[in-house]
Amino acid sequence: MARAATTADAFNAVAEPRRREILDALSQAERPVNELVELLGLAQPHVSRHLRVLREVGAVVVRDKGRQRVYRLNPQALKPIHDWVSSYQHLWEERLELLEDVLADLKDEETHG
Amino acid sequence: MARAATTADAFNAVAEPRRREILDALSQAERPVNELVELLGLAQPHVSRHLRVLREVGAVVVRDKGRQRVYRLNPQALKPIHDWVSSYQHLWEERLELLEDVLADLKDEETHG
DNA sequence: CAATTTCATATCCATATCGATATATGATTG
DNA sequence: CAATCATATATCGATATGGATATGAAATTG
Repeated sequence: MARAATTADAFNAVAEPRRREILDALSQAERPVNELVELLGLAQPHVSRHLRVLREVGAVVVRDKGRQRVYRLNPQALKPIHDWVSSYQHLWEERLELLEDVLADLKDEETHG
Repeated sequence: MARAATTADAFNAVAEPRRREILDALSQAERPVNELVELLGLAQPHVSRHLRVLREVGAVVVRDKGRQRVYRLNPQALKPIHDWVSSYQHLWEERLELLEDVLADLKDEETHG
């Protein structure tokens, strides 16, 4: 069996840096395809394909506007990623707190010792 | 050009569900390979390969313990993912707040109208 | 040291890209 | 309706899988 499709879920869709760039661009404003093409410096077919992947996982939605197709971010689609990775947050923060404690102790010793 | 390697970064490494399962298992305790094999129900070579990918992006670290190799989570490696996706959090929360406002208004009308 | 346990690596196969290029579709304009 | 603009889709080539199986390698045991 090969790797899972990029359209399998948001995790796979977002593994591609270009698609993260697209989402970043759309987080500021909705944009037609040609604007994304210019922003990313990619060929138009590539951008369209990336947009298709993002559409299939629900990360973006399209709207027709004359002959343009305007893409808008659907941030909810990223929530599963946030939920998953957030469950690890306390683990790295714990370690940072430990480090801070050690540093505080060292400073304390320096002052009083 | 083909797809980026799974060892390219944490985003790619974590796109695979099995590897997220491994990280989830290691978030509770460090474990030797055979324990992960049993937990995941995968063949041992597959688990070893997934562990290698996770090692290459720094998501896990290994320690020798007799003939076992004990794997431990390195949660810091997931921080870039958290940082990226967190920048979108306010966007979906805004929309939820909007929805809540609308619902509150409807309820208000129902009560006083 | 031979046997066993535990794990890593090497191959093979089928598949899903990602980028490039060519082409088709759809809307707008003259 | 023909020409043009804005996108989407089709195809090709190179590559990176992920699972299956076979084999290596290292540590422990008897």
